[in-house]
Amino acid sequence: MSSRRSPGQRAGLTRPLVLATARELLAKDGLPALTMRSLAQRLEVSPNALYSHIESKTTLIDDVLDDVLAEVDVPDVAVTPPAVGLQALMASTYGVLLAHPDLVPLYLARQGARGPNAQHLGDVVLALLARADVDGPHAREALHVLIVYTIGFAAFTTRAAETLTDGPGSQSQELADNFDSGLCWLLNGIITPR
Amino acid sequence: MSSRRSPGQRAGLTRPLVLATARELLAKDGLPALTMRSLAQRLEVSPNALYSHIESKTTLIDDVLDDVLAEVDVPDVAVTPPAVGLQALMASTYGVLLAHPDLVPLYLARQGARGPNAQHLGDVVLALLARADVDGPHAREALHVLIVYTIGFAAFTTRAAETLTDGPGSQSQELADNFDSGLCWLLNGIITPR
DNA sequence: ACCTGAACACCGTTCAAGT
DNA sequence: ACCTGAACACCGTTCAAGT
Repeated sequence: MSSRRSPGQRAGLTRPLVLATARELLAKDGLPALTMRSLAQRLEVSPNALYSHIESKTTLIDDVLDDVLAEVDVPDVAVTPPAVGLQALMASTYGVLLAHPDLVPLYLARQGARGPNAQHLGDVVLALLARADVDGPHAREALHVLIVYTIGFAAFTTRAAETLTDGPGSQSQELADNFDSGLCWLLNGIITPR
Repeated sequence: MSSRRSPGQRAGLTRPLVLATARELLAKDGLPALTMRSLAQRLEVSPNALYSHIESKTTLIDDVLDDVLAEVDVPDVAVTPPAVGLQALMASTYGVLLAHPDLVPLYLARQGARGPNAQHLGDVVLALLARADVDGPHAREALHVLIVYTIGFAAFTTRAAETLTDGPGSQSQELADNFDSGLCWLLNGIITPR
């Protein structure tokens, strides 16, 4: 309510801090609880102070989504066989999504992320596809199918985890196996259509 | 602004009319443009009048999403071979989704609809799966995979339609074919895992 | 039962200050 | 450059009327 600072004083706010706090709030209370005002309150700052560090609420969320993708393990394009690399990359992405269940609906709505990390992951997928002689529009199509499949499956899994509320173990492992098999079918269809 | 009616007079509002107008607004200007207030204005009514016909904005959207599913062609469970019926049902659903591109992101976010039409479609899928000796948790899992796949693919297709902006013909047909092949792979994996 | 008027408790964002 | 105060133009929803 009543601020301890007068107009001139700094609050020590920083862009990474804002993003991290937004992530924290998202993980703790979900999307509806993340408002500019709640975020500002958590940082003990007035709402409009955030606009010195981010452009808008939309770009804030976009940036959070892209940030998380930095956790994905990227295979070495040069030495990894395409099919193996694609399987590993998508499986790692799937794992990262499962580690952030609260964000999955957001990825779904935006059909992926848009920032530099997402861009890089997309480039790696395209490079692996190219090494399997898949390129052009066909490759971009395959990329989008893989993205939708992975996010869609993660949405399914996290939702199942909510409803079943079982101890993390057998059932989650089973679902991950299902992800792998479905992914394998898709990759077969993508890589060997000729 | 200034209403033509005094408190006691009726506006001829009706639940189906409210839902239809919401759909209209959604199709014309998208989700952000659909507010209780814009909807009320279009119906020439004050915002709170809507609450005599709907419970909340959330249930309004849920109902709109379920309504659209009435357009899906449902195969006769008794006489249609399971694999054929599932392929036909999901393909019809896919077609309906493509006919309402503005709603696809909403289905994505909610991972399907929740009302009576969605319930019925789900029951039909489960009945077809049962006739293929798939039941129990495995069947519910398969149902969710099919839902996510179909909505996910529709999201991909509508988005591709936006970016490419090609005349509706060759390319759209190609995408529909891709949907069918992917669906076929999935059904193979679901129906013959033993 | 169905509608209006007025209000409540919020939003995201902008603009003019202050240091 | 970074922050505050105040305000703007919105939201969804509720509550007390009126007929």
